[in-house]
Order: sequence, then C-alpha cells, then structure tokens
Amino acid sequence: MRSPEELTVAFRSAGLKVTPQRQLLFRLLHDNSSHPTADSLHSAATAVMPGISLRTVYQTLTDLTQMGELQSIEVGSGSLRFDPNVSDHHHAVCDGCGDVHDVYITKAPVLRGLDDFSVSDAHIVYRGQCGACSALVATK
Amino acid sequence: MRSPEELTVAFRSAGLKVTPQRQLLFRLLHDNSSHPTADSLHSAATAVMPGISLRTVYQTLTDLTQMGELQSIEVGSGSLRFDPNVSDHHHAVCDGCGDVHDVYITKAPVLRGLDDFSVSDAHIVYRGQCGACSALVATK
DNA sequence: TAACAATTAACAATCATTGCTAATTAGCAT
DNA sequence: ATGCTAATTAGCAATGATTGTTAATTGTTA
Ligand SMILES: [Mn+2]
Ligand SMILES: [Mn+2]
Ligand SMILES: [Zn+2]
Ligand SMILES: [Zn+2]
Repeated sequence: MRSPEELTVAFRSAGLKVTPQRQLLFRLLHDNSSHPTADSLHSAATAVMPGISLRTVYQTLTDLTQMGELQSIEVGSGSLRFDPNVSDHHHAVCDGCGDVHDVYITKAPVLRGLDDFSVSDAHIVYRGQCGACSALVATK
Repeated sequence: MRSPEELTVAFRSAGLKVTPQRQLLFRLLHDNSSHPTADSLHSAATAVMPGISLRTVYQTLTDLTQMGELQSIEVGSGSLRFDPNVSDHHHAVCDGCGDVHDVYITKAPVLRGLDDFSVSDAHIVYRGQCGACSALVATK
C-alpha cells in the first residue's frame, strides 16, 4: 500500500474525496503488518476519532481493496483480515495467540495431481505456534 | 473416511446410534471427492430421503469431523466444505465453476521469514481454471 | 420391551458483512 | 468563495452459514 500522501493523490484522481476518516485509515493501515480485521481497525480508529462509523471503515477498506492498495485474506479466524502488503507472500497463523505473520516462499511448491488445471494463484496458510507462545508453554 | 460398514461399528462403539439418516450420509460421503457443503449434502440426501433435516446433516458432519473421519476445509467459497479424504493434501479451486480438486505436493515448500515459528500444519489453496472451464473459454 | 438417543419442526440467535434511508456535513472544482 | 455532490452518520434491516433450543415424536439397541 502506498503512503498516506500518495493515497491522497490517488483518491482524488479516482474522484474520491479525501476525508479525515479516510486519512486516518490510510495512516492506520500504512506499514501495518498486523493483518487487522475491519473491527480491530474500527477500534483503533475510534481511539483517535470517536464517532467514526464501522460502516465507513468497511467502505474505505473496500475502496482500498478495489484500488489494489490492500488485499483481503482469509486465514480461518472467522473474519476477513486486511493486508497492506500486496506483494506475493503467504501467512502463518499462531494457534496460541492468533497472530498472523508474513511468509515468503523460496521455491514454488511442485505439485502432482493437477494435470488439467492452470494455476493463477496460490496461497498457503501455515498453522503452528509463534515464538512467544512456544515460550509461554515452556515456562508453564 | 472409513466405509459405511466400518462407520456403523465405530458409531455404535462411540455410543452413537446408527440411524437411516446417518447411514445415508455415510454413503453419500464415502469416496466423495466433490468437497460438498452441508447444504449440497442436504440436497443430495433429500433426493433419497425426503424430510431429512439440515440440522441432522450438520450434526452428523460435526460428529464425523470430531471422530476424525472428515475434515472441514475453507477455500473461500463462503461455506465450509467437507472432505472424507483426511490424508495430507491441498486444494485447487476453479474460479470458473468453483469445483475443488485435490492436490498433492511433491516437496514441502521451503520458507523464509519464519524464524521463530513452529509449523504444525500447512494448507495451500490454489486458484485458477480447471480443464473444462479453460476449454469453455477457448471455444467462446 | 424399556430407556433414552435421535430426529424433526419451528424457531431464535449469532457473527461478519452489506444494504438502505434520510439527515447532516464537508471536500474541492470551477 | 460557493455550490454541487460525495461522504458520513445513525439507525436500522437483511444476508447466509451455522449453532442453539424446545418439545413432540420416532427409532435404536442393550
Ligand atoms: Mn501479509
Ligand atoms: Mn480434498
Ligand atoms: Zn502466538
Ligand atoms: Zn472449472
């Protein structure tokens, strides 16, 4: 996702107005690697701008996704998560704390059993324990 | 997933009764590689046994999943899909028809950026076009 | 055959998400 | 600077998949 400043230009070019709500979301999302949900973003936004509606958060997330600035991922946590990192990568979900980490694959997995299928995209969801959660279990 | 006959024994051993509804679902699921949803199973079941309730289908799917006879997978189609193939495999989803195919990986993908994370499971969802859908586009 | 598990109908409830309306506010092109 | 119009908001309703609940009925199996 581009910087708040670049998004300001991009939104205006797209005929979308740059409101304080949208600017706040630009800032909250920029360089955000926590893979937030709409709801967690709404909470973070409310702390700064009380009164911002969940509806507006959803709307802006949809806009950003359609503009290719965000990707939405589904890792089995029940709700969509939004990722300003639109590069080609995968995700690891901690079964302990639920945190989602970025994963980069060195080699594309070679497959078998897919004779007649042209793959355009692959997404891997790893599950396991993050470092912090492993440490917790060890000290218990 | 084991055969209907074996499941009959397993259910009785688990203190669960073997009803016609459950037997029908055993049969509909055995060797079923279509990755059906609860709803599609209910439709198929209704064709054979009118009156079978969706609630019973859900309940039996939950039982089978808890017994390890089924796995449930989430491939982004909105609803859970159930898979009697509980071996270690992955899935390819056709963006044209929505069909879900099994995928077997020859080599485990090597990762980068996951220093402090112990992976217990990985699931890959491929997206693309199946043979039939590719052919359709070609003839249009 | 009796105990009790399962099924069913008929709902309600959940949760994430989207839709809708009307009133109000405010961005920004000219 | 102003007006057109988009955006926001409150306040709902609706969706769709899934789970919960109750009570009446049926069916399984020890
Ligand atoms: Mn990511
Ligand atoms: Mn499968
Ligand atoms: Zn963790
Ligand atoms: Zn297809």
